[in-house]
Order: sequence, then structure tokens, then C-alpha cells
Amino acid sequence: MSDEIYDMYASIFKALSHPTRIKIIELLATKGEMCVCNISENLKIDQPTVSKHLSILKNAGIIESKKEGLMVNYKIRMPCIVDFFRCANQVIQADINAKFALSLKKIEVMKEEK
Amino acid sequence: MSDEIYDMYASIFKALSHPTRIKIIELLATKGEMCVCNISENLKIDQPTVSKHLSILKNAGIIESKKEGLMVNYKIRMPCIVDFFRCANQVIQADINAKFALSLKKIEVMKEEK
DNA sequence: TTTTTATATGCTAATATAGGAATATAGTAA
DNA sequence: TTACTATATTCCTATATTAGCATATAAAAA
Repeated sequence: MSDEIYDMYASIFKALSHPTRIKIIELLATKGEMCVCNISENLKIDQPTVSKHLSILKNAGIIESKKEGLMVNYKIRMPCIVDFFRCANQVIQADINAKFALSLKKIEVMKEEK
Repeated sequence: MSDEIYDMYASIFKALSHPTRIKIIELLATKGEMCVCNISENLKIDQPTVSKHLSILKNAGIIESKKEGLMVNYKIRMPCIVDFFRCANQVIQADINAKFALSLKKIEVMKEEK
């Protein structure tokens, strides 16, 4: 694989590496399509900030936009992106389970020390 | 979803948002398991830098390590991470196709202008 | 035309990240 | 013990990213 391809992969993941942008993807995945104003309202984040995050996602090729009158509607361009989250969720669940197991172990040790 | 969960998703994607770390994942996905020295040698990146990237991937829960004597072997903890790349590849291919279509269109316009 | 509405962009300060060089740690061997 | 090997960490500097505010653009309405 060429360095350019690695950069392209990295830029897609970088676009997804911000909690606000994850929220935007989740919102669009749920509602299908939304204008900037509704996204801003729904997430309670001011319009310029939402606009900037949307342009980052768009530049990465993850979402696309369509102008309709005054409004710009955004939607997910690559539906398989939802699978990212299913996998990421497995990682997160594994972490939570590991932390839980660890705290149980600590409780056991405390009992033994008594 | 709580803000903490969004942060966890974001940190997983952030861990993948660097070309060197993509290369490491690809390497581990292919070879199964590798020590730091072999990763460093294979990617021609110096050891402290590889070590830092590995710790970022490990903290995100994407890879795990096992110490064996002097060496530390790393392997992928979540096999589904490979699906990330399959999807990301679709995004990349779509971009490449779009660019190609655009350049064809420009050629058409140039012909008409003659 | 002017005004209003929806979105995008420019600027700045604070914060985060990267790589390189040097150093620290931990296990092995002599 | 000392020497060696494989990893990890620290410090430093350069660069990148963020949110917030102000401003610019673009379409619709008056």
C-alpha cells in the first residue's frame, strides 16, 4: 500500500475522532437527513461550530450535502460507517467488562486482607 | 448515550487517526503477533516512536500486549477492527471514482471549448 | 432595493499531538 | 555484581486542533 492510501485511511478516522462528530453521525444515522439548524438545535451546539464539524466530515467523504433553498441538508454517504460503531462498541464493552472484573478482584483482595 | 461513551468512541477513532498506527494494525492483522523490535524493523521507524504509537493503540483497547522475556508481543484485541478498513476502503474508492469522473468531465469541457 | 434567515469562513487563544534525542526500566547473561 | 538487550518514558520544539466570536455569503421575503 502506498503512503497516500495510509493517509486517506488516517484522515477518515481523524474525521471521526471527536465526540461532537460522533454525535452528528449518530443523529444522521437515526434521522436519515438533517439541516444544519436542526443538528445545531438537537445537539445544543452553536451553528458555526456544527458547520465546521460538518465540513470536516464532508471533506473526509463520510457525509454529503444538498442545498435546498436557504437550508443545507446533510446525510451519511457511506452507510457501512454504522458498522464502525458496532465494532467500536465491542471494544468499549470489553473495556467496561475488564474494569468491572478488576474492581471485583480488588474487593476479593480487600476481603482476604481483613 | 452519555458524554463519556461518545468520548470513548472518539478515542478509538483518534487512536486510528495516524498513518503509522494504521500500518501497525495492518501488520498485526497480517502477521498475527509481533514484538516491538520486529514492528520497528518492518516499518523502518525508530523504536521509541513505535513504542509510543503502540501505547496509544493499547490505551484505546485496540491491541493488547504480552511480555515474554525481554520482548513484548503485541496483537490485535478486537478482530472486527479489520472491518473498519473494509468500510473505509469503500469511502476511499468512492472518492477516487468521483475524482476520476470529474477529470473526465473537465476533458469533455475542454473538447467543447476548442 | 433592504431585511431576514441559514450557513460558511476568518481570526485568536488554549490545548493536544508528533517526532527526535536522551534517559529510565526490566529482564537476561556473564 | 556488571554488561547487554528490548521497551518504555521524559523533555523539548514544531505543528495541528479546538471553541468562541465576529464577519461574510447566499437565498428568500418585504
